[in-house]
Amino acid sequence: MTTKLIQKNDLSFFRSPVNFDPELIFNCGQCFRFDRKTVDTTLDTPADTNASGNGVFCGVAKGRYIEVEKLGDDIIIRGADKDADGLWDDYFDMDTDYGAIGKSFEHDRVLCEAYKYGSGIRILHQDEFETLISFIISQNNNIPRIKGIIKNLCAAYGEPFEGFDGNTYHAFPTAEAIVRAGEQGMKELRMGFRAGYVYDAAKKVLDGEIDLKSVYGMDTKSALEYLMKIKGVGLKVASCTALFAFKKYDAFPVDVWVKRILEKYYNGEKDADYFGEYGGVAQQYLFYYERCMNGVML
DNA sequence: GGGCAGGTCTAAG
DNA sequence: CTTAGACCTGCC
Repeated sequence: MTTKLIQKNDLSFFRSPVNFDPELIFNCGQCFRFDRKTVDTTLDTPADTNASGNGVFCGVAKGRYIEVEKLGDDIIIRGADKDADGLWDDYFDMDTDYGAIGKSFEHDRVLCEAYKYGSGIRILHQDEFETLISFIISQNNNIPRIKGIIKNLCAAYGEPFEGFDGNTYHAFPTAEAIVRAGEQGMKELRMGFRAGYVYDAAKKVLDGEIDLKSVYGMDTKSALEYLMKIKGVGLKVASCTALFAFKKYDAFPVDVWVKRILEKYYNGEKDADYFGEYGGVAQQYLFYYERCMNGVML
């Protein structure tokens, strides 16, 4: 019942996957390193390439540069290695049945409505350290600036590599690279008061005081407490990290948007417990839905 | 120019 | 234990 990446004749793709919309996956606020591919209109490109440019999302994940495009019912992944060996099945969380999760929301009118809008969302299985640092940067910040800071952070301190298109891209910096750059180096990237937090996180990871891999073995409550030992990591950032990096689907990040939803539709009476085992997924649908309703799109 | 953006820390009751 | 204020920065 699960869809695996098919690789043949230099082409990698998912064959008619359900609940898979690149637009929603990359624009629902879970990751900051993917963008819609911009077609350079100043170049003399053949007319027939115009159509495809719009739905292509490109970015760096798993140490590679990939381009993701929905083509008919299929999803094409350009830049996947020949022997990816489950890498992208893992990244796109292909073993999880989002249709079944959506069904489990049927008892709740609001969730049901949100699911209708966001059913193409999947929770990406992102790198642990990258997710932690990215969401530290996200606090009291707006998405364009978050993306900008992360882009500059990678360009300055991430390992460069060549993408399949021949261009140079950068991996997310290691903890060591960030510690070497120092809090001052982070400040120069215009992180503001978050610079010290990012430094503290990198230092704790480098020193082994925080062992990110060990979080996989923890229940969600322990994971949150553990991550919150890092300065600048509160319940919201910890929940995002638990959900987007450690696949803790019951982690329920409450940001200003979700807070608004809880008050508006649930009279402020519901919490993470109510949303249950897949509350984190529910949160993503709600978050996306409410932003759509308010015309906030990227 | 004050307000705001996917929050968290700190200090004070 | 709960709750104001402050906080870097950039864009409106």
